[in-house]
Amino acid sequence: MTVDTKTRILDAAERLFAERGFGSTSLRNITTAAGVNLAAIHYHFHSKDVLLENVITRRSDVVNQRRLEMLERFRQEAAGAPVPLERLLQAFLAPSFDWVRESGEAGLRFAKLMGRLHAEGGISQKLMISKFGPVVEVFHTALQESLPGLPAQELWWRVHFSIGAMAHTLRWSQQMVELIPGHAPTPPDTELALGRLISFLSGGFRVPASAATGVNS
Amino acid sequence: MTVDTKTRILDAAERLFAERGFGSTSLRNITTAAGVNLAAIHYHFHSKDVLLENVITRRSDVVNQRRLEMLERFRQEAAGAPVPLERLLQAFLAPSFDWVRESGEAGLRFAKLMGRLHAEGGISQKLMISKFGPVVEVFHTALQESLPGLPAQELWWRVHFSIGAMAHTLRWSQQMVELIPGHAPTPPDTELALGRLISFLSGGFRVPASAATGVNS
DNA sequence: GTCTATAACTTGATAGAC
DNA sequence: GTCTATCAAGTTATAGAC
Repeated sequence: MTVDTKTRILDAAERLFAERGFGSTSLRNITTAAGVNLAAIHYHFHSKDVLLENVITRRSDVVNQRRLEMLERFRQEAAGAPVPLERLLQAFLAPSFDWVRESGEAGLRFAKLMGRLHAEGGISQKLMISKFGPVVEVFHTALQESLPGLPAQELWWRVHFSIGAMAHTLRWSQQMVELIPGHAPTPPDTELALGRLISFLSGGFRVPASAATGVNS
Repeated sequence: MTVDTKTRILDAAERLFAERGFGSTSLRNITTAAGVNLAAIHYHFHSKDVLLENVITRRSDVVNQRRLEMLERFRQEAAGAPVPLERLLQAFLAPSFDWVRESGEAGLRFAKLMGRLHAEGGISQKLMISKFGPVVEVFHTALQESLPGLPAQELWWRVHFSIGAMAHTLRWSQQMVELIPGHAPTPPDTELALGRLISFLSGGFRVPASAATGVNS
């Protein structure tokens, strides 16, 4: 039950960044919430930017590795043939949703943070691109094999539409009640959300390449 | 060419909120960029929160009204029959993309701001729900008529997936270069993005209602 | 309506004792 | 590793002259 100062800081920072955003959270907010001294944050992380990077990396490394492992498993199942679209979507999306489900409160917090950081700029933006960009490229390549008719450019657009839908869903997973009028207050059901997202996106990816696409694709 | 102080403040605030986010932008940043005095901002808007509300309302009122007008026009074209899905998506999405295209720099700035505020919390969150919620409800109802097989709950999920994709696209419309490896640096083409988003989403909405949906839909 | 001046407080960061 | 003390800079907000 006793956790060290460094972890306490990471936990508190993750929660506060998720709730108020990076720019609106002060180091003093974090130290107060974590019950540690202000100087400790500088001792362990040197600066606010480095702290954010540590907050992200602690989770993104796990999620990204699971993504690649899942992709690899589906590749072996496919035995040389292209991996089916739904499998690719599952390999990319499930690790984040799963982690959110398994981790309870902490998972929901990180989901919110990821969704938020996807939309922020400055240092958050650079970190998101560097932490998730390479894995997204791997999946783009795999998608090209599974959807051979689609120009690479158009596929990139669809990948980004999907990332937007995912980020938004993670961001609001706790608060669908506020968004859906008349929605009975149910606990967040990430498994339901994941299934629906996968089937929705699969429909989008399967739409034939647009005809009037000449110039820019 | 001469604009009054109030407009100068709104313009500068819109730009800075878009670039750095609400929490990371100080009133002094705004007054410096606008070339006005710090006190002017308090005189005209009373507080930072009210300023944000004015920044949003100035644009959202226009976009939302165009959405409803376009929907009404398509309703009349349909002559009592349900409005076709692509038309509904167009009526919802085109006004924002059009406004962005027509307004050049200012349009791109506001696009970025909207995309960003969709993901933020606190006061931004409340404002987004209050400014866009009612219009989204109107479109949800129209979508139900056009997609009669879909349970209302599942349709809500899909609406939110779409809003996520839209927000993310607007947010990054200026910077696809950074996101798409090997993408030749082209000027942002919002018309192309709109067309591709509509066809992608239409595929998603047309997927039959999920089978394993019993409990929660 | 716009300015200066300033109050009252918070910010990220560091130096140095223990 | 953790503390107190403190810094210089920046923060929202207001009072009052013009």
